[in-house]
Amino acid sequence: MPRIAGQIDLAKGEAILDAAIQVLSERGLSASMEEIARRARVSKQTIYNHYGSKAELIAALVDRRVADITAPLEMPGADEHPEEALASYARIMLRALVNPRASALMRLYIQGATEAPDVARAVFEAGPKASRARLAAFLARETAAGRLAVDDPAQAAEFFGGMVAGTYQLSELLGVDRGLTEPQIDHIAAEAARRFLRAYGV
Amino acid sequence: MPRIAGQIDLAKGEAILDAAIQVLSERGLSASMEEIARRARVSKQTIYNHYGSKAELIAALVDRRVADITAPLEMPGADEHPEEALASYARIMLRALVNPRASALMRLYIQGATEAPDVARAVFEAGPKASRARLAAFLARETAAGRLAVDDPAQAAEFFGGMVAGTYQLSELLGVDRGLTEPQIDHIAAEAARRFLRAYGV
DNA sequence: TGTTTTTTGGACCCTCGGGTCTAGTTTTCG
DNA sequence: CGAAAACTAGACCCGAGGGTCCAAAAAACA
Repeated sequence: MPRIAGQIDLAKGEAILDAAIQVLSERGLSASMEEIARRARVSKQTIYNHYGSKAELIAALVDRRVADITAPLEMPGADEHPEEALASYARIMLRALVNPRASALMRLYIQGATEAPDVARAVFEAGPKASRARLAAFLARETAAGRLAVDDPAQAAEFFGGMVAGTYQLSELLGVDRGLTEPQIDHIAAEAARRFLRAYGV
Repeated sequence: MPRIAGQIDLAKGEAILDAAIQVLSERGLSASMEEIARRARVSKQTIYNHYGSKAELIAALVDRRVADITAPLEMPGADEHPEEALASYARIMLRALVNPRASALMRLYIQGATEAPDVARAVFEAGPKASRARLAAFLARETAAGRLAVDDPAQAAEFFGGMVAGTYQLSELLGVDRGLTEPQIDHIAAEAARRFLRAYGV
């Protein structure tokens, strides 16, 4: 965030963040401030006017993008049939996770895990952990309503999350895949939901 | 690998690789050659006698460690009951993947995915991909024998792999967890195998 | 033992990149 | 319009690190 409330151009601050996210995604943590400045069509000094250092710039960037991760985690509506709710949850997850942009960011967090463990932890808790917790709560609710038979909701949630995202996400992180098409997403989501229901149905 | 067959000390080459793997795991791709030399109790020049550059050193290191990834992927024996075979497969996978050393290496590959895509691809194909392929073949065999009802073995294998490794691996990559204890591994493996059998049983 | 090769440690070169400084221009606002 | 604050372009400082060089010590080998 801009350090002073004076006449600083807020829009430039945003442009810098946008450029930073681009360049860092492409080049990793070792991206240079010069290239970020060039991409943002801004002088290097201006970056230092807005964010005091490279570390602060990255922190600001993470703060802003954590919201993007957290957003698509909304729980499936409790009124649907559990199978459809699970499939819809899976679709949301796949769309959010298995694409080049999300993977580039995730790679960034992983890269920083050693130097800035608190950042990585925050991302983990705002992302996967929160997501699984909501899913677990949903599973517990459905079990109480007699529509599912889940004895350990937390573990079941991890299983389902892993089924859906596991391999695809790893291959994306290694840069092997080119993302999934919408029909592929539909198919995986539907199939995962169907199998999960067989495994945990009443 | 050592470049000349002369009087070069082969053991030193190994010591260098060992040190390199340690330091790179801790510090990431940006680890300095000086620290590797220090850790290997060797002069920097000696490293350059054995491996021409930092890139070559890392390539040699990856070559040697790919074997370690591939090793523990042996398929469960076909004579066991499928549930026990799956549980054993899951245990092997968890032990191999969810520990600080393996995660540090995987982080390295992910970090290099942008600069050296071929390396990342090789790791992926020698590791997860080969593992899933063997599991899929096993599932197909068991289905042919009438002990399972798997219509799409490749997808089922990804589901099982994801269930077992998915979340735990991601949290390790982000440096959040401290690995799993042996009883935890047993429990997860057994439960995953049990649920998978309910989902895909005859 | 003498020759050849390797190893060592440390100085050294050079590039890259974070961060600062400056001088001049543009913007904002009273 | 005039003053204060921001912005720009680019030079600049400095530390880090890849890679090379060198003279002396240590092995290896015949």
